[in-house]
Amino acid sequence: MGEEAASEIQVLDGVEQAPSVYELIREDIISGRLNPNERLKVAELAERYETSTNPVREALQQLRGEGFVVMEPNRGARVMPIDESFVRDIIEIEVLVEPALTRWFVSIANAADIVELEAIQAQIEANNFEDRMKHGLLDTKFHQFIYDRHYNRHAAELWWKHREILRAISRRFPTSLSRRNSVLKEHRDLIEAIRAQDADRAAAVVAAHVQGSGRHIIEQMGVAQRNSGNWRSPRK
Amino acid sequence: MGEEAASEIQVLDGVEQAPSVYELIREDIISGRLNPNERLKVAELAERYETSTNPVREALQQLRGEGFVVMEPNRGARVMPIDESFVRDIIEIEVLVEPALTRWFVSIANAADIVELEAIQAQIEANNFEDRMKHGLLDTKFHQFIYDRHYNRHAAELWWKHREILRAISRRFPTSLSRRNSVLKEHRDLIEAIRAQDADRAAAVVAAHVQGSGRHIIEQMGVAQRNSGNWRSPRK
DNA sequence: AGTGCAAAAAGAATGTACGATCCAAGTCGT
DNA sequence: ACGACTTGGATCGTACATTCTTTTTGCACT
Repeated sequence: MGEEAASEIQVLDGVEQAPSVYELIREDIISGRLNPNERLKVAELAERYETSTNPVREALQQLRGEGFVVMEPNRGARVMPIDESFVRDIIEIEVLVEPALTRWFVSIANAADIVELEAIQAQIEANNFEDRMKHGLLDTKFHQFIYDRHYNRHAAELWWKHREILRAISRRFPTSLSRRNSVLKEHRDLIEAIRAQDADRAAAVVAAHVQGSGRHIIEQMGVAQRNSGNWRSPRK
Repeated sequence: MGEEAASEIQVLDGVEQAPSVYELIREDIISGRLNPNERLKVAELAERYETSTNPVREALQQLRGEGFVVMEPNRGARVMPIDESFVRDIIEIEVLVEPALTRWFVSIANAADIVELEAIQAQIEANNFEDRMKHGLLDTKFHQFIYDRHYNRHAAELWWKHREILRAISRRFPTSLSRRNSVLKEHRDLIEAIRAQDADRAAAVVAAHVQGSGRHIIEQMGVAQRNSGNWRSPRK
């Protein structure tokens, strides 16, 4: 399960050069082909991506700087292990940042922007979570549309980085029915608040949206843990 | 100007191993020995730190991941250039994050903590900005004391990273008299709010503190620019 | 002689290769 | 059990090939 999707980047316009090792490893982490806490041996990766050890080492260092990889001296690298508190930490930051970004959007959004948002939301509703990959793309597009033009590039990039980490995690779990409904409702509420130029309400909706998303992920993580680990028979 | 001060780290307790190239470069960036936007040539750095190119390349990649260095493909690396909007971006994020961290501190602080904070503040006031380096250390200690025990490590580290970047910048500029007074007053206000268990007021004070610090840095950057660049005689 | 442009050369980054060390873990013998 | 030995792998140094960018050079044309 999971050797497709290398194409996403590959096929763009033909003049594209081969993705760097950095991008490849990053994609493999985010898409789950490399699992959390998995050991990352330089030699293995070099072979896997058909390159030498040097680029791999450099890619790993960069990923360490970005927080996707942890390294212990002389013990090598592994994929950032993610636990519930890690998710909670990120979410807490996003609960602060995203409403602030949203407020700015409310203040600059024009009619065309709202039409665009509604179009994306229509696609999301049409898809109705059937194609998970597609839902992910559309949902990202929805929020990115709101944050992308913000003057604070630093904040927008922080959001993007966190989003990718969360995407890497939630990809592993299903989305509960109730969560699906909440997502749709919150998106609609958000569009409404924006249309009404109500920055406070938009910020509140986004805060709830993020909070809900975090809660959902953490719940799913708990479920998965109980289903896999030492659960069924504690005395085995 | 600038071949002293490599000792800061070197001399610690004798059992310390040599700092990594990564740490050395990072320190040189933060302390201003490497200037913003300065070109970072791998060969030069390798010689400077008496090592080979490989570790330098890796260090640069990691610093890129952390945002201290920017790299363009085939064009090499340079120290992250910092302009006013960059400072503003960081400050805007901190205005969101630091009050949140402070609230938590208010909820867990005990009498001993307040005594400790007051002790640090007393040292700050005793020093009264005379030894700039010392003030920097004490001020960092003051805020770190508040944030360090927060359960959200991710947020605390984000604060720390931003703090170091701001430190790298503000090190270049003097602190105006009015700013000095504000700093002292705000610190005292903060301690008071914490003692009174008034999270809202503590958060407000911190927000103002951060905002003021950012405004001050940006003003100083503007002053420095006008004093250096094409200012005195536009027709020279 | 001065100008513009393109080929050539120089400067660096990037990638490959390989050997030398060093460290942590596991293995084996006592 | 416990300590010496073995081993996998990370880390570092070095050298060299390749590729890209920038600068210089050389030459035709005005």
